[in-house]
Amino acid sequence: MSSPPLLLDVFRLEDHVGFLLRKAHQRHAAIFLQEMADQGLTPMQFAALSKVAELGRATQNHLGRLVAMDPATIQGVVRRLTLRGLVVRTHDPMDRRTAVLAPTEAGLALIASVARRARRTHDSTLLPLSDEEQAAFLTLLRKIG
Amino acid sequence: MSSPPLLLDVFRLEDHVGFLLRKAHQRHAAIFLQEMADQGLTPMQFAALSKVAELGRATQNHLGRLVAMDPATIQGVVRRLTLRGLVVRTHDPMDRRTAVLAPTEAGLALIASVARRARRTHDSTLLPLSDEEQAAFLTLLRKIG
DNA sequence: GGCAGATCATTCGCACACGCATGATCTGAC
DNA sequence: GTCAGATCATGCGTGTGCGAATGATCTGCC
Repeated sequence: MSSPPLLLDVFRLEDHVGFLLRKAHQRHAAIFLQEMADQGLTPMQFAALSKVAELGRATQNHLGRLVAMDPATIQGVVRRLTLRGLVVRTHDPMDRRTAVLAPTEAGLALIASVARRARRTHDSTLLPLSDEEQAAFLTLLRKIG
Repeated sequence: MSSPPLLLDVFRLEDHVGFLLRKAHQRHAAIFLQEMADQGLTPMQFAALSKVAELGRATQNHLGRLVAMDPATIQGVVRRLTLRGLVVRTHDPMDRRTAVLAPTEAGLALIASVARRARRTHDSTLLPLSDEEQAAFLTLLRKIG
């Protein structure tokens, strides 16, 4: 604890947005994974699956854009979802490049069954904030994303 | 765009904190990596290195706790820093379990040389917000991390 | 109708990220 | 002194994350 030379110089790691964002994201992920432990569903898989469920059918890269995932990333996520029988991959005869995705019955059932827990994860993450703070935080967060 | 059945039921993916946190974190990482492209320094490596530089010397797991990294995660980050000659690993004769870390001259020089760019990354990330919003956001983010 | 340029998906390589198990070492209570 | 329990670091397995390269296909313009 040497005396700080000039306050201008000191920009501590703990004050960087990046560091704080990483910690907040980390905490949310931990809460999510614990809540979904019995289903083994990750945040990414939940995002992809619930978006497919919402759309009914979608191209793989298009889905990736909607859930903010790289083509290289969505590929692995979708592969794991198909292996678990939550999503099916077909092909558009009109465009033979694409992989057309659709939720299975099991996929739809899973999303429905975890909806409440996803909500609880959201609430738990924001628990340290008052209702007004939560609303303000979400508004600001939306502007930054 | 079918008419929403009951507002109570609809909790869109785009409204989940987790999704918004991931996108914000993603955006920050992209800005950081671009800013540090010539040095090839990642946010994790920057965090670990600047903390070692601040402390002078530290145990590996202790460092990990300070920068919010798993023992398994900090291990890889430190390995890459030592391979680049930015950090040295020694052993405490008093406790032969530990790996004692310290910054090298090159490590200290690197941290000093990128300080300004780290600051710029912080500012760029928060650019969509006004000054008042930035302060409010950081305060709320600290409570959630 | 053919070709340049865009788009789709995959693969590779590297870097996190963490749970879990392990082996080495330390610590405290007895 | 010794032994149970904690702590330190590592390794494995799985799952993101993304840049870059690749091959297949489509589209628009000529």
